[in-house]
Amino acid sequence: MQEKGISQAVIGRLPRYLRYLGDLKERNIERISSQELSSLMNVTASQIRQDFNNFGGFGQQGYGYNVDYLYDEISKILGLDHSHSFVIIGAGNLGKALGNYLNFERRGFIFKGMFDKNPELIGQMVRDVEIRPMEELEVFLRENTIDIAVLTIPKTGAVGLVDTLVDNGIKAIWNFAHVDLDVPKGVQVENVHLSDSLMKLSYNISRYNDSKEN
Amino acid sequence: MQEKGISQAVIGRLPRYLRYLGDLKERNIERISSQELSSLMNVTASQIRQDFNNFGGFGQQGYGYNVDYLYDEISKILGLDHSHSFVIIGAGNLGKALGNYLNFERRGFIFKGMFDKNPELIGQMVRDVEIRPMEELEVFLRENTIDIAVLTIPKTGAVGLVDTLVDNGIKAIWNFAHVDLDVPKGVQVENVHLSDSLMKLSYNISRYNDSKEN
DNA sequence: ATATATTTGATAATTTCTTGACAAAGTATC
DNA sequence: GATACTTTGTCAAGAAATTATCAAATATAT
Repeated sequence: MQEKGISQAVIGRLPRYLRYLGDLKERNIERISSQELSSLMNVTASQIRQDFNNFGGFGQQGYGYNVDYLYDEISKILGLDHSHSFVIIGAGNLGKALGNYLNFERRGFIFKGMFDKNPELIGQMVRDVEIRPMEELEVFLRENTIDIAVLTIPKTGAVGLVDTLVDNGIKAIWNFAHVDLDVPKGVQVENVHLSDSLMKLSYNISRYNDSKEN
Repeated sequence: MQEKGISQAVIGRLPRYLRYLGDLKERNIERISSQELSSLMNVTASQIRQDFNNFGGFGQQGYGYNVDYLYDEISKILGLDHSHSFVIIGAGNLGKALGNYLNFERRGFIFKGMFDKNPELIGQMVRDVEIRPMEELEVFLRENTIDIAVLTIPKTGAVGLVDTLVDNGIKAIWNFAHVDLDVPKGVQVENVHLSDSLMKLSYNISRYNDSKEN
């Protein structure tokens, strides 16, 4: 499986493919053509074939794609065939929401720890994980192998935390703080900037209303 | 201000510009050149100028851009110069997190109502909004002018709710349910698929580790 | 007031991404 | 087993997005 220089645009589409393939699996559908998937997903069949072919041929001429096989292959590409441990830093509603979301576990994302600086929250349980004080974070990271840190704290705290995380073995940050994090090469950051998303929605509302008036 | 056929790629960058301009405002910086902003934000100066010029010229040769003016103009483009009311449907941790996030209010997004089907949650307050039973949603939407529905419920519920929302005046859906919603033309949907985002992170972790081994 | 430096806005060049087209390979049918 | 049909993988064309370039406009320095 050759995988060099795959664009993030392609990667960004893979989870959606996986979701539709999962639905097909549940409906016990065994095979699917790019054409069928195309009309299901509202993307061109050509793009589907092109996307899959970035990773080698998963289909068969005259037949299409085997749903189970394709599902597994895309899972592997996305690294979902082995598990990732994570801690959540910031035990507000957002942190708790993510900690409670069981689907992550099903995908191999294992919830290992949760930290907050608010003394009132310490000791509370989120699923089977106890909220610990921030002071214990560093030791915890050293004594456990944690892949991903989920940052659900305000931006002021987030920036100062990066070094601690990276120095103690964190390989990836899922960043919900509204700030761009500066990390060393090799550390992955995925931003979820909710207010950016809301602003895009706002733009599209306004644009549509304007275009109606003209 | 001419605004036709602006790509979503450009729109997607505007909130980030706005964030950096806000920081500059706070630091009382009055003017900035595309070159300076470029090195601050790690994008090319050319892209910055190109992006801004989609909406007309905001800068001045030999001077650069006036920070306050540019900030205001981008705010207007994003529709942040007038307010949007929203309701949250689904009062789990995620819904509560969004309801409690005060920054939305500052941008003119006004939290008007919250709904859940779980009887135990009814009557609880999230900020100054009371959680109501789902049965009251339709009447509420008819009696109040609500622009945006925020869907923080599981996908099974989300799909069936779209018609109710649209029929009662909702113009936009901020969708956190892990499903693609089918809406009539003119209704805007902005998806936040958190697990997709996490999978992208997973891909990038795996890819980096693989490239180290080769 | 003049000369020099800066910086935009616009256009052109380049690169990336998406879509179209079709031969080759397989499946299904008779 | 031969024929017609389906569908991929690949390559080429087209479209879109990004980056480079530069004249024109303005600011700053002398």
